Amino acid sequence: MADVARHAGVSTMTVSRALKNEAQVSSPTREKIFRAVSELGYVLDQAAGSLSSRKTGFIATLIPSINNSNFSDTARGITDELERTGLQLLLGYTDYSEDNEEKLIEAMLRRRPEGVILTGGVHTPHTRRMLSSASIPVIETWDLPPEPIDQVVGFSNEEAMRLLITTLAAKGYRRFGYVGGRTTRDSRGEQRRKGFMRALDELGFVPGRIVSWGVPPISIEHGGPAIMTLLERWPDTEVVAFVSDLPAFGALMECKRRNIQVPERVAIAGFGDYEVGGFSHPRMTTVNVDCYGIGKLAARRVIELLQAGSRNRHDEIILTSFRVVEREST
Amino acid sequence: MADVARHAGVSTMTVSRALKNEAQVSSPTREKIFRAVSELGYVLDQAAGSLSSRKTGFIATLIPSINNSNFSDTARGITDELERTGLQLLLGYTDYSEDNEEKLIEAMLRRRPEGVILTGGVHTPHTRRMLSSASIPVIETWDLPPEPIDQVVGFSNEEAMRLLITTLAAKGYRRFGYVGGRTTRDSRGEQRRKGFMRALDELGFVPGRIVSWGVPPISIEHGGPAIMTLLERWPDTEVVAFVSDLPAFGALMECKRRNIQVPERVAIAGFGDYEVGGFSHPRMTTVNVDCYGIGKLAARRVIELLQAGSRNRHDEIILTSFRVVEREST
DNA sequence: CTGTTAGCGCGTTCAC
DNA sequence: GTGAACGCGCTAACAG
Repeated sequence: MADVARHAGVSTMTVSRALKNEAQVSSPTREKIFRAVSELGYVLDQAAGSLSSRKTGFIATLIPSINNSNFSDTARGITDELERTGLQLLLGYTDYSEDNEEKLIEAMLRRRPEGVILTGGVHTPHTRRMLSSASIPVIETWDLPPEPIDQVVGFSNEEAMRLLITTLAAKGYRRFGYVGGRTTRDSRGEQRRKGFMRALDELGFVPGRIVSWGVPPISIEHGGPAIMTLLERWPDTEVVAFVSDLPAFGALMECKRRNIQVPERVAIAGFGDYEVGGFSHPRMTTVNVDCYGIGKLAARRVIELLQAGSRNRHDEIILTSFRVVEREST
Repeated sequence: MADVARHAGVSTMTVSRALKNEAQVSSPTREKIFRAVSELGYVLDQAAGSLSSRKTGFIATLIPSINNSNFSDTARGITDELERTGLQLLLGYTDYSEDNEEKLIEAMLRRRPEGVILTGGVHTPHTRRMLSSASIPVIETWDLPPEPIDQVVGFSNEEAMRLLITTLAAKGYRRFGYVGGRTTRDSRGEQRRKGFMRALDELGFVPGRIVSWGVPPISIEHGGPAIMTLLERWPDTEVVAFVSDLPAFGALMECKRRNIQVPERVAIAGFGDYEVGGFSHPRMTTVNVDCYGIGKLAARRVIELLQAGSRNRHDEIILTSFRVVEREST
């Protein structure tokens, strides 16, 4: 930058000001500076700037998987919202592991992000400690944590699944099956299962008929074997709800392959409204979640908190919408 | 850090050394320091460190879309490979636009990445200029650019599509259709189309039968309308190749919906070997590309170049594999 | 509108 | 094995 200043015959401070479009710099001076900048191919060093201004312009975001379009939609929402403010997303994926999350948080905190956006409400104690001593806005998304760290942008996975089941019950279905992942790695999956069981309980239907298959996140490949196992064990099952559209789609295709009529012989419903379910044959009944909106809102909330500073700040829970999308598979 | 040093009764320099597991720090001193660190909840400030050591530990990566599992697989490969070295990925998506790419590169260069990994070989002149004056390793992936900026890790999309067509021709197919995107936004798509046309030419088949549908990247939803248009226009088409599995899947499902037999009435082939094609009914013939490997190799190459410094450096083109996966849809 | 001074929080370099 | 001085490239705060 000193080079640029010399070339333009001004001080570095003026260059700094001109480059940030900030404050008062006269047009001729500004022009000289920009000419020098492009002649020298100069690019501002934001690392140095951050050190001085104590603002890094980073927002750290952790999602379980970058390959899951639900979560990458959220990441898109965040990026799109941050774009206009010049904030830069620092993205990591935890692979559904709290320990990975902890390591990533630690690494990211070294970069001094101005805000953190997490997925879900389950974290290691050390993660919670690091986050609160960082004293920056923390937003948990995609869930309604019982003890939020700070702010929340999400919805109740339990309620969403419950709504799906009651909607299906209203169509006359009685004997429900459920397919989810085996371990406790995916807390959103657990919530959904809870919602399933609660709905059956409230409706007075027989419980059970639950198949746990594969380590979450279970994907397309797990759907086929899971539904076959379920139908073998409980042949009179009328409808099967899946923890996500992905295994539901796998199940749907396996049924077609084996000439099992969907929804006549067995109906299938997913969760998440992935693109694949909207175009499969038959089209899949599912629960639509506002993935992109979660990202947008979370990012907007961070921005607001950053602008408000510490004053005027109150914790808040922002609820995002979900709705059942009834299609041909039920 | 000064706080920590005071607590431990040593100088900041010793703290710095201990925290980086570096060099000689006696065990008792080291222990005192770590105790102070955890008591104070201290986290190293890497921005300050970067300024001093002139190493940011950032690798900038640009992919066209974060929602496309082919590219997010590449991003995973990069992250996984970088992880052990402590390098941090700075990820952006261009939305298939060279202008977005330029803006993102400019923003990322301000963070002084130590290397850049791009998708494809088409960039604006200004992008190329910025990149070469940054004098850091630049890797172009997913393509074989005629004029590489620096290093390349990719494959010929043209050859890959050509291989698919010749494989299908060997099965006896003669009347080929093709579905791709409409504009020139997606250079990999263009290469594939070129490969399609060249193959037909070499085989002496009639050309034509090409439907351009939607703005790239075309997705599942475009597949149905596109294949219907194609079959209406050229009813005797025997097989249709798609620029990607996604529209191919959409077409497959539309055919099932309309009771058009696949592959008997018309065969369908995709590109990219997305998970959805491996479990659809019928399962989809496609071209498998080593998405994850591209990321791994690109990251490894960056790491190598960083370790080698400027000496001992030679530009290189690393070819990644592809193969036709024949399944039930052809 | 522009310049000067004084750090930001580390790592480098050299001394001890 | 440890410490002191200095500087990385920029910007905040104040002065002019």
